[in-house]
Amino acid sequence: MISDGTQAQAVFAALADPTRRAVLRSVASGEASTATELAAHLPVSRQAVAKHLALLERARLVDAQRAGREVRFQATPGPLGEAIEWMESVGTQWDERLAALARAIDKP
Amino acid sequence: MISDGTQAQAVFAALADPTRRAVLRSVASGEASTATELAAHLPVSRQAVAKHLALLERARLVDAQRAGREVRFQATPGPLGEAIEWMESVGTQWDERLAALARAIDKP
DNA sequence: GTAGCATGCAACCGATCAGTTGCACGACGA
DNA sequence: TCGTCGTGCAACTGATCGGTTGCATGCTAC
Repeated sequence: MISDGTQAQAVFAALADPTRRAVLRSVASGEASTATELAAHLPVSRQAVAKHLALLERARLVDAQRAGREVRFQATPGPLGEAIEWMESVGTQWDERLAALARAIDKP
Repeated sequence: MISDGTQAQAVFAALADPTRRAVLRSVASGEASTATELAAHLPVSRQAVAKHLALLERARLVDAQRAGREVRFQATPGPLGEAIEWMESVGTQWDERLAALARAIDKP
């Protein structure tokens, strides 16, 4: 295991799974926000969705809020920035398009 | 398994492993370009590096060129763009900073 | 209060993955 | 030509992961 001490690690790992990306997309678009709702839209069980949500939460890509007996999730954008910055730091060496991206991020 | 039919899948999976990111970073920076050289910089065996390179090559993040008895690798930037586009397509829903990113990508 | 619904916890299975060791093949140089 | 160095292939191990089922807990509404 080689660590470069970044949050990007967790983000890339979280985004590597298709089901998890589908979950994140649904949460981000607001079309579903509880584990049960999400499971209804996907061909996997509620527990599978719950595991994905737990992982996404550890990666700080979603945020959980208890509301009575249900738990609603919402997406949080922060960590994506760090992941993109990592790509940029690698990509700048060969791709000018990525360098332009870095500029767009650093001065919003 | 839920597929949204993108190359981003392979890119995120490739970037999820720390050792693989270290390999990609070394290749991109030009500090090493063969499996043996890379293994000398990392605390893993040559075969482990070779496997990572094979996976990175399948994700089209690196390109292999045979030169005599050795194989030199170089990074190719293309697939990172698609991965960033995916992040943007999700992120735009909650983060204006990501939307600015999308604009920067769409009209270079 | 009681039935129903959403969640949480735990155990389990099959597959994939990161990493290793060992050996065979092919190109280069003395 | 022969040793050496870089690579490729194969088998194996241990760990992690995605997914499932079963059951317990807790809020809510009637």
